[in-house]
Amino acid sequence: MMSAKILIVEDEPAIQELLAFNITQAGFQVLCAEDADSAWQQIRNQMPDLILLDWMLPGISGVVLAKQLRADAHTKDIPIIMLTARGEERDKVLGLESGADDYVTKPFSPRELMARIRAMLRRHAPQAPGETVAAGALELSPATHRVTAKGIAVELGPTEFRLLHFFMTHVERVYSRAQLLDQIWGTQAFVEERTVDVHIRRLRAALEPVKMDNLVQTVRGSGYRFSIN
Amino acid sequence: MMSAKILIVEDEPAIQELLAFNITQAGFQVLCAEDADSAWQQIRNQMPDLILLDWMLPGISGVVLAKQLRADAHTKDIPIIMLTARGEERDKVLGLESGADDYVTKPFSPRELMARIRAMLRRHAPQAPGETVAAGALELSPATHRVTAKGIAVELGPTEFRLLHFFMTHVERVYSRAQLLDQIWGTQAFVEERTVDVHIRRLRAALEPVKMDNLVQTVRGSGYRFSIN
DNA sequence: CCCATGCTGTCATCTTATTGTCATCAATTC
DNA sequence: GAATTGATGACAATAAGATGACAGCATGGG
Repeated sequence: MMSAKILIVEDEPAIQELLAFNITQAGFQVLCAEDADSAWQQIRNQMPDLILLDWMLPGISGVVLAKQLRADAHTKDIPIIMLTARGEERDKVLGLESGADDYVTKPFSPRELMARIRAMLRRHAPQAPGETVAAGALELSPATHRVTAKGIAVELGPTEFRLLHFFMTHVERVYSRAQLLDQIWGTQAFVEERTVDVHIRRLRAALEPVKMDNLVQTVRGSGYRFSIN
Repeated sequence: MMSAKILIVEDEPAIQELLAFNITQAGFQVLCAEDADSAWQQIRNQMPDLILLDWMLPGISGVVLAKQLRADAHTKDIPIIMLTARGEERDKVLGLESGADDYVTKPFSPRELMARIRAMLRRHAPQAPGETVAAGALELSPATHRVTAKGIAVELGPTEFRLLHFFMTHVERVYSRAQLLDQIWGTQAFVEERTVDVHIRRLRAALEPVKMDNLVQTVRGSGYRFSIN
């Protein structure tokens, strides 16, 4: 999964650093801002996936910023976690009413904060499972993560599954190894092009028992193609 | 008909007792909580059919709790009756907007309260409290909170029970740990994803004596799947 | 009220499936 | 038949899941 970008809006350097450290540690990308203005700037440039917002900010307060964020069509769907100093009920209510999706009271435990961040992100990014795709007698269902050929189960590793899924949704077209790397492994992966060969072979091997290995075709000098012929 | 479970969320012991007495008297099951946290706990364990919610609560207020309840897929259909101290219209509106289905102002007459509760339950009755579900030789009955395999009782803890129930009602589909956390633990719980593994193991261990542990399948890289194969 | 018991969530550790890379072999191309 | 280009089998590193242990709580009896 592509790591999410998290914007920290916090004026106190010490806390900002603490947050940044923990969040980076957890494998997320971190953006920082000390006030509402720089927050907006960051948002325009980077469009974070989640915002950690300090309740008290110099100038425009966190609550106001949250309201602004909610009012803007571009940002109204970004989940906001409010950081409040006191655990006062009034604050909590206001925080939630102001558009924050969750709040954490300082001092907070890194564990809890990270858990809340993850929960928020997970809820907010409903993965589209995708429809069952078919090619000839081959069927692949992302929802159940199963592949069958003429009703017989086909065993695939994760990478081969993704590879076949891509092929079945992009039939008849030739893809170079580089293109396949981008599509299946993602653009940031640093993997040898030859590795594609190996996975192609593994996919073929998995399709061999049901005599469908010939669907994965080599186009010499160009790459590979999936075809129902 | 199975008597309904009613959760009372009220911090004042005197009122809580009064409510509990009346409601028990009327033949319902009573659950109690003094604040939002213990309310959530009760809900996770017992899933009430109706919630009586005090407007003013220490910590997270009743309004906020109501909103949270509405936001969670598991609880969003549970009818909520809000208890407000003052009869102010503003409060009432807010209470209703916050997701409450009805409100009663304190001091209230037990007669009136019970009438409203019954009306609410009656209106909301068509909600299937959970039919007995079966998968192969496995049977799970939410009503009796029992699980049997080929007639042999299967011992499960509360979490494993909910997990199995979810699986049995969502057969064949793969769920990521994150999705299972949302579905079984609720969206507000902050729990490690690895914890899912442990409960999966416990569920398998419980199903092992009846040789049905293989129904809970691991889909490497994706999550888990329940399947009758 | 206190203790026994059971349930939970978390860790640290162990196991195993999957991955990426090579070296080598086979085929095509010119 | 030399030079490319792809196929394959082996292998070590890695990542992901399974498992056992454990401490904190909650629950329910006594």
